Amino acid sequence: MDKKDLANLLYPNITKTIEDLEKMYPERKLNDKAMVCRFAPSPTGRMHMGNLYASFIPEVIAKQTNGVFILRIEDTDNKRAIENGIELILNDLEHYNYIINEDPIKGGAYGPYIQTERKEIYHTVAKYLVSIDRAYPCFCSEDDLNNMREEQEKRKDRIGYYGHYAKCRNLSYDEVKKHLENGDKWVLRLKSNGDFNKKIIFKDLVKGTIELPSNDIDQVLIKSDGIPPYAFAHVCDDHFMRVTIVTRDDSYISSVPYHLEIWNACGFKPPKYAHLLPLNIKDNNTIRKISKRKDPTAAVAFYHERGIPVEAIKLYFATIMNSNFEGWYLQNQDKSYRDFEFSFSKMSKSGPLFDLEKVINISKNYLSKLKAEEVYDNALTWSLEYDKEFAKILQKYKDYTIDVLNIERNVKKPRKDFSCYSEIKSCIWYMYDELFDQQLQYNFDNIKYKKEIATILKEYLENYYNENDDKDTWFNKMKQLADKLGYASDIREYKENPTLYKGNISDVANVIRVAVTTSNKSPDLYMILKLLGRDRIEKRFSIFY
RNA sequence: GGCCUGUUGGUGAAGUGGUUAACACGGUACCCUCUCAAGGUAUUAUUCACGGGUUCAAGUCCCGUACAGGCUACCA
Repeated sequence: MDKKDLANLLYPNITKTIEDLEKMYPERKLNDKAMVCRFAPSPTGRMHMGNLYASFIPEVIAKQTNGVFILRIEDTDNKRAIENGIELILNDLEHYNYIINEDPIKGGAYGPYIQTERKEIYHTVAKYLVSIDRAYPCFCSEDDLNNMREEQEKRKDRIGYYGHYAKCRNLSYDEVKKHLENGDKWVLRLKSNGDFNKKIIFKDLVKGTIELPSNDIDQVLIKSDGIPPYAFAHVCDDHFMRVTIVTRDDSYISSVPYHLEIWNACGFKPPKYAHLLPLNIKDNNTIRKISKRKDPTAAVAFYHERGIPVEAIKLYFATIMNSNFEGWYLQNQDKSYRDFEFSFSKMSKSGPLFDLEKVINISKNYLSKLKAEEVYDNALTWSLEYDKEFAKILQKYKDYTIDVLNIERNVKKPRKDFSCYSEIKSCIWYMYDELFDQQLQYNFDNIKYKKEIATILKEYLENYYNENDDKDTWFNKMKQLADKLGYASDIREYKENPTLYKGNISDVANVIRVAVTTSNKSPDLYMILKLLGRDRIEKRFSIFY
């Protein structure tokens, strides 16, 4: 029997040939080192840190090799797809400034980029496989397959459609024709020629050399709805998109022999595989893969709301992707993570644990090194979405706010007060009258002589305060004030003879600090006073007279 | 059941046969300081899941056990 007739019987409407596809999607003209990578999520909802990390890796590799980064939507399982799934994914990727060269919206020369729109391609390859006798139609029903499975379990055989269990393997042309005329449902299966007892060896970019039993199962290439399951779609797509490195979840590793058999059957050159360990999360002392449903704190939205800088998240990803990144970055603080040479072989072979504490640490360091203007811009962007009241204030007092954010910033060891944009307000709110007047709860817990508060404030304002003093002068005056009121101006001396004094200069400074900020913790008091100016200081002091 | 993979401190981890097991986060103590944040110094695994073996020498190689994860679908 000529298999070409069978191919035509099964796919009468497919007129293109595999050669046509090769011409339509030619090899990319890139230099040898350039890698074509892709992120291929299912449109099942918003991203979480796990798939954000999974997309970071191919993006970084593509960019660093001057290659191509593709977003492809794997929606072949229509039961799980949600309506605006593509937009949600694209929005999150764009929010993180991923550089995407080809995607479903933007398009590209190797599209379509949505699997359900690539049916013709899959059918063309499928028809080819039938014509060379590497695929065949199977009319087994669900019941047939269940019975088969039960029998295999009873006999303790391996489960699957293979060997003599593959009943439809050798149906004649006429038998097939009869089934089709009956309107029987069918799937297309691979005609495997593998031997389970033989091993195949392949090299994974992350895990190294792996040895697995060959595939001998006639797996499904095209489902009865005409859409391929993952494996076949992956081969067709990654071949005709000319992907050179397939990054995907580690769980696919045991089906590599099957995938390689398809690649070979099609006559395609397989890509390099990099199987990535999923990001884990710790939950009640158990470690498990991040789950969209169970881990709201892993959702990308959670980090948006908190205003964790996207750069900090990416620095964190870089840190867990290659452990030698962190040391490099410490030495090259002025450079971008893009300048670091990432490699798959440096990736962890056991799943990394998502560590929020570390993210916060990275974020604090990152924010402390940012220019005040940048902090201002980003904080404003964040506030416009999540705190409109604060956004108004930021807009009203732009230059002033930048001055406030600049306190102890452009120095060798800048402050690290906040780890995200949502924390800024709680660090500087008292610098704005609108917010200060709303909430007057003073914390005098550490003040020694509460009766003297008014005295200290009055004395300071009347006899020591001068708006134009520089920092040294200001501090000397603080010392004088302390001396005059019976507090030690030298802390060391106070520690030696605590009984001789009411307290020390820090007690005096703190009275002023609390009066002006309500808190006994603040950045440099001199700068705060300077930025507030005489009128506002007077007003805030006057509450205590 | 079968087949893979992994298991190093409170945490993330480096380590591919050879002196006292990097580094970072976190913790603790002290120092500095007008408070805080930072910073500085010190400290934080006699030991690499467990049991055997190979070797002059093992976290590193081999075997077994335990635990964890994955695959074994017309899910990805």
